[in-house]
Amino acid sequence: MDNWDDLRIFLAVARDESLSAAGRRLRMDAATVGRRVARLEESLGAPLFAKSPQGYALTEAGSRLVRFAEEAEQATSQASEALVGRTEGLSGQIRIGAPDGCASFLLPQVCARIADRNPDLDVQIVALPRVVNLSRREADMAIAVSPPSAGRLVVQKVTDYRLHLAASDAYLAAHAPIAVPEDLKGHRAVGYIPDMIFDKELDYLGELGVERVPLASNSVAVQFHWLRQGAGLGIVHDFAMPTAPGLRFVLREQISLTRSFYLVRHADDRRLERQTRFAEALVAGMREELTRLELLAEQGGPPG
Amino acid sequence: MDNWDDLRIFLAVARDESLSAAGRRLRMDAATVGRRVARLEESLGAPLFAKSPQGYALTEAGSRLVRFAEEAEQATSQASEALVGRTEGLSGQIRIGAPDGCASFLLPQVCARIADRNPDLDVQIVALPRVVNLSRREADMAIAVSPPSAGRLVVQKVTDYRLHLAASDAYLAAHAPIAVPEDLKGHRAVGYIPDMIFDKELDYLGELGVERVPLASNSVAVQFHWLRQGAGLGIVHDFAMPTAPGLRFVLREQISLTRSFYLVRHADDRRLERQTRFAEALVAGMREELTRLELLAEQGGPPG
DNA sequence: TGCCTCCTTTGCAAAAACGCAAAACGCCTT
DNA sequence: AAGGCGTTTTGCGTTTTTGCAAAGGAGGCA
Repeated sequence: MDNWDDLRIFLAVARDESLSAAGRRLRMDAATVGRRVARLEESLGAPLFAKSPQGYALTEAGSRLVRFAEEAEQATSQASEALVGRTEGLSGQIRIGAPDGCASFLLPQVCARIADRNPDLDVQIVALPRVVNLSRREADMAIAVSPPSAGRLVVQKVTDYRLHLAASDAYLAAHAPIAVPEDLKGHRAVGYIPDMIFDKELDYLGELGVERVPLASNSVAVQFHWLRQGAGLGIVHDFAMPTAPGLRFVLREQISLTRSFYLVRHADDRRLERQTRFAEALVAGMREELTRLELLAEQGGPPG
Repeated sequence: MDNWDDLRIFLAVARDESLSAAGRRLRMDAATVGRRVARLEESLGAPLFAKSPQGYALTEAGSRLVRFAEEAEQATSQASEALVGRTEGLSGQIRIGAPDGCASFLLPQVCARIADRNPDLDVQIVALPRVVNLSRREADMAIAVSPPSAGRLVVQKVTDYRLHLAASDAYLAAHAPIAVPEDLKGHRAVGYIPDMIFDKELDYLGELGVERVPLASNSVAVQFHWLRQGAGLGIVHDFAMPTAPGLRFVLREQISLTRSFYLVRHADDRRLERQTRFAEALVAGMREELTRLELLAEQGGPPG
């Protein structure tokens, strides 16, 4: 086996019985999936699937392989968990600063799980509508949407996340259907207060060319509740969608934004074993939770 | 875990405690190995090794990971074996045609193992100094060094193999040391009979610019025994080297050839389940054996 | 029959990964 | 104390891989 990763692709195709379905799940092009399967077959010297325009069906050789691919899958997923669980025995207090979207929809679950495993640990989340000042020790570490350039700081990228336009079912039912970006004209926008945007990465509506924001707040949570109540249209973090069953994506295919979270710490704090271990668990936990939520969001709403 | 294959690289580095050593074992550049490890660390969000100019040492997080990487390794290696072992219950007779180098040094072990697992199966190896004529049913399937272009045949690449100059210890001791290609002048060449070369891929010496071949045979085995007895210098399949402890590579770094084996069958025979299963086992077995022998050959001889 | 949809496959251009070579670094020996 | 040897790291050109778009088929339905 020259490339273990081909086994991962194989398993997805075996389960979906189709290149295109497996591609969607793996977030890869179907052509790539097909080529990876072909490479594995060549490497193994045996046909794994019976190919047809209706899909991929396992051959006898292929079905023999599934069991071992599943064992490998279990090993790799346990590998990730082995690092997530690295916090046992932490104690004391740790304070995290974060923008309020992250603080509201992501950190609570993640920190709760870490706290569950560490009864003597106190976790504090500081949600702030501005960049946290680590030098003044407003927090032990911070989540940011742009990597800071100045200061003796160490930055680690946590993960990408996606944002889309959304509105409530009720709002959408009360207005003409929105099929193309031009249909947005005349709708009421919900967003940030333009002159209180503390990081250019947050200027979502500006990037989309929206000029007026009739309903504005410096808090993502407030915007979110406006949308939920059917007050208008606005940008929502994908990972927040599962919280609000009544929300639907709008023009999801045409309008899509991607941003990133970064974990920022003092350079000096790198030696603090306790903080390092907490940071690792936080990063792993945030990635896991975000993947879970975005998948939920994607499946939850009908294609908008 | 975005890419299972990074776990394979991780395991090699963990075992060798060095990028360069792992790179040699994996047949990859050390820089690539380092980058793959870095990617895995980023993906997991935790440092796996303590890096120093003396090598890579596992961190606590890294050593936690080893166990799961080993489980994945076991799963993948069993996956390969699951296909190799696919022949149980074969019976009857199967005849394979092959060029005599392959027939002598590779097929015997491979076919013996298959026969071991199939008491009712008779395997016949036809070693021929020419292309096997499958249309006339001289054999059920054949190994070739070039893919045939004509005929209703189905071709499958089996594997690459390497060839190098070699001579016996005794011969080398009796002559001036050979350090550069020019030193070859005046040495006695052992090779094919020029006008009996049945496939241009076999014209090794022609490719190297050798004009006279004082000791020539149409049989690789005969050439091999000449070399073994110290009769001169000639091209030897790497996979034949472990058979002759007295042989040494000459100018291995400077002069190196690569060829490929192909498995050829009748298009009509693809439906014969028995032959297909045998072919799969043959391909897998040849690859496994060749890898084993070339690794032995590489480690056996001192660098030439 | 003819159209429509969903799938795979192929060609091509962009992006990522790779190997090579040089640089940088620490240890060991002379 | 200085130079040699092994290592990792970095920059660069090349190869490989990937995604996209179009083409090619096979079934379903009017």
